[in-house]
Amino acid sequence: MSTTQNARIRARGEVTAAIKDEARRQLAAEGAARLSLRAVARELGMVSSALYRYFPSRDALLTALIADAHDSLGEAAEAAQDAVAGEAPLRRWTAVCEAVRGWGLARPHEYALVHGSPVPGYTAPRSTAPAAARAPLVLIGVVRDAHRQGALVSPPLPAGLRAGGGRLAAGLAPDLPPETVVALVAAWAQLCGLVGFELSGQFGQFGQFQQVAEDRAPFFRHAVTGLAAGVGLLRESGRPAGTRALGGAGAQAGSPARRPT
Amino acid sequence: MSTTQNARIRARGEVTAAIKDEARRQLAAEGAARLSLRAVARELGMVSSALYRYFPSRDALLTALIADAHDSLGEAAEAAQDAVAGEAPLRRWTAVCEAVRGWGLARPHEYALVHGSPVPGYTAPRSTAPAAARAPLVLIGVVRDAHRQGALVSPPLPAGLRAGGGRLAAGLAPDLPPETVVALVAAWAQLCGLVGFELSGQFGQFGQFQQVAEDRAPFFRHAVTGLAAGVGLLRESGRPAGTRALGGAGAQAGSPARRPT
DNA sequence: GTCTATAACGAGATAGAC
DNA sequence: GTCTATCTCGTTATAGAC
Repeated sequence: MSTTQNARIRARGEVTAAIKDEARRQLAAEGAARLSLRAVARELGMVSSALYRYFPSRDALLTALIADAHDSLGEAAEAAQDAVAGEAPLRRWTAVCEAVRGWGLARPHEYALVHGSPVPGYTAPRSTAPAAARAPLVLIGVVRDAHRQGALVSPPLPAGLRAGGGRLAAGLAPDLPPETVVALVAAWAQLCGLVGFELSGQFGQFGQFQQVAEDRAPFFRHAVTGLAAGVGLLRESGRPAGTRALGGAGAQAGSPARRPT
Repeated sequence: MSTTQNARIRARGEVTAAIKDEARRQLAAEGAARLSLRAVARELGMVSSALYRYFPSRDALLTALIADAHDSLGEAAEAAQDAVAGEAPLRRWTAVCEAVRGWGLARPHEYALVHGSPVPGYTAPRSTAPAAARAPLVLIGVVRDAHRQGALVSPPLPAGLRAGGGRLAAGLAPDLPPETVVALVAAWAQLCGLVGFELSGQFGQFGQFQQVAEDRAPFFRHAVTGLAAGVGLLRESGRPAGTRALGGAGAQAGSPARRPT
């Protein structure tokens, strides 16, 4: 009895996985806008109506793919952070950022699915939010540790942002200063911008820089070090993250950050 | 003779413009991947084959739309910079960034066309590069002025990036230090990340912050002030841009920036 | 109950003959 | 330019196999 139950469940899981795999293949070939239930079924040797036992609609399949992608990205970020768990926050920060980049480079179409332009006629349901927050939460965790160690500079928020920033922090990381949480959200968006730029080949529009893959990795590392400076992450030495690196450097917080020297 | 010539030319221009307008409308409704010459023709009361006298292919139409979008974005950036031409570099920086954001919010589908995920099966020809560089060049100009005024901190490049950074700077802005040019390219990508995040509603996945439009404008301003700090733009006072703002703050360049205090 | 297959719908794209 | 015959699509109803 329960054995046939289990067999059924396992079979169902396998078919579901096969459907998603094939859908991902089509995603790469045609793009999310052209994902077609019929084509997936055809390629799998099934008939289109049979798919409806597994996904109630095309949009539901898309939603499942998006959730999977978010989870996979989150896992990659978590694994990267775990691999360097003992090291200094700044080192962990860059490791996680590079994991995000690496994940995107390895699966550009899934990255486009979650961080690219929205699919016309489709809006992701609220339920994908937790999975979507997984990767950024890893970065928040890194910064939280830095905050506990006192290795965090927290420049104040401008007046117009105090209320909103407070609300944001209350919902996302109540134990961190609102200004840090705001900076983190900005840094996450900026990180996605860096990765997205590389994936869509936009660096190609700026001189010879582009093609040379050897330049892009150090460029990215340099840039995310700047991002770390943007959230106030200090280097191990206690000096700001950007000190001998990119740009976030060059700014010393007015009063609260005056402590190194 | 020449009058009929002119009339012909004018008519051709008008039809071309009408085609592009209709195509833009479809872009908004269906997305770039589904742009269809036939549908454009139908909506215009023409027959599809007639369109081929104006655009040799769907891809050519797409290319024209992309070029137009880049030009329009570039114009918006230039206008914003001209409107505050006399003011301090940091003020101009934020004005241009906000113009980019405003343009994207006003025409999200065209923004997706130029900065969103690539359209499957289509690659933009090399010829769109100059138009694409137009908006970022405005930011480069702002930073160039700051550099001339000595209001620029230039943190050094890490070893692995010196060669590539030098090549990049040579092609893009030979009169600026390579480290600044590298930081500028990173800042442009990050700016696109911020705008893209807002356009695709991803802020919605971080607590209540999202919907409240009143929060997003100051958030953006705050974030781009941090970006300015990232490229080493100083405030008018001579202190770093991020001083009482975002996060780029909190970092004082090791040696070359030690001048304020 | 769980699944697959057949057939059909309305809408749209596409190809080719005229 | 027009018309038509032939695709594809998402989705549903229905019938039958396990």
